[in-house]
Amino acid sequence: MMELTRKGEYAIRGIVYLAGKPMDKVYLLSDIAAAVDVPPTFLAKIFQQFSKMGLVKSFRGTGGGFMLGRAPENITLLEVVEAVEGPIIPNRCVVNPLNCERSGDCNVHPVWARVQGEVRGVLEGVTLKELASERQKV
Amino acid sequence: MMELTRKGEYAIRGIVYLAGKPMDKVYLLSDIAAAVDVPPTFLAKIFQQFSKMGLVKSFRGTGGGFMLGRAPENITLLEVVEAVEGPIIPNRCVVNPLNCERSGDCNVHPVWARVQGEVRGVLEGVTLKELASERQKV
DNA sequence: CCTAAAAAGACTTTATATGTCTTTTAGGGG
DNA sequence: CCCCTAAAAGACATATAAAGTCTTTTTAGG
Repeated sequence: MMELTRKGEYAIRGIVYLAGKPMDKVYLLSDIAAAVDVPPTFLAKIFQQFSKMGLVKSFRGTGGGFMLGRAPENITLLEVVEAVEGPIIPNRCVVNPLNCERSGDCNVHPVWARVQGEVRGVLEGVTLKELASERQKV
Repeated sequence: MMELTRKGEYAIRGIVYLAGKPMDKVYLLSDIAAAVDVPPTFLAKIFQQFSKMGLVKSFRGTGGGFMLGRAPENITLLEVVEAVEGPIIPNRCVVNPLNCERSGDCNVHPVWARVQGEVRGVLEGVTLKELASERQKV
């Protein structure tokens, strides 16, 4: 349960790779895909989503490619995950209490809201800079 | 992302309903299913899993049905969810670091471990008794 | 205008979720 | 012992989502 999809996994690998590179250069999608071992066509879709969210900048044509949209220390893991997986929602009823049948007496609702908060909190506290750094205390 | 499946939702509804009833009686699956508005055949599967985990006791034949396996205050939401959804695993690599390619320098790993811990912590802190109670502070 | 590379969208395949149906097993009562 | 009730077990069916591919279009450089 609560498992990150492969898409999410790939997304993290790809953007962390970028975050570990000099920021003012452009990198070919095909090179990134090869480096992090992800199907290039699939990674293309993922980076398109990143691009829409401003997490990366894209350049077409000759000499084109991708670069990080912001400094790695200003991009959180939460943003990366939500960019490709959508918002973190443990339960429908967290979004819209009306989906909660008998929402009036549903004691489970606040629990899911708490779960959501905790998860977002953890992911929000981690930046790409930390993830891309050589090695750090575990 | 991280969404509870309908199975999990149904499971909670079903067992919380049981938890709200006098404990020393037996309840027909068909009645429970009707009360919580879940397809009876599906709820049957769910309760079979509960039964294997000892969360409920089942009785066959005439006068048979289900009752809670333990007192509601001794069953946590975590147990219920994991009984039907399996363990809470934000990422494969949390289970087995060997699945982590380049696990040596993977800084994401500990983050997922932390997420897992937080989620389990929240769910473990909630009992069926609380969930079944008439009304409580939100 | 030719080539490189991303963008966009249709399409395919595979896996998982969501259920249903049928048969078997266990228990109670006449 | 037979019959009825109800859960257990497992095969089966369908729907949805994940995972991945392919083709065409757009943009930029030389």
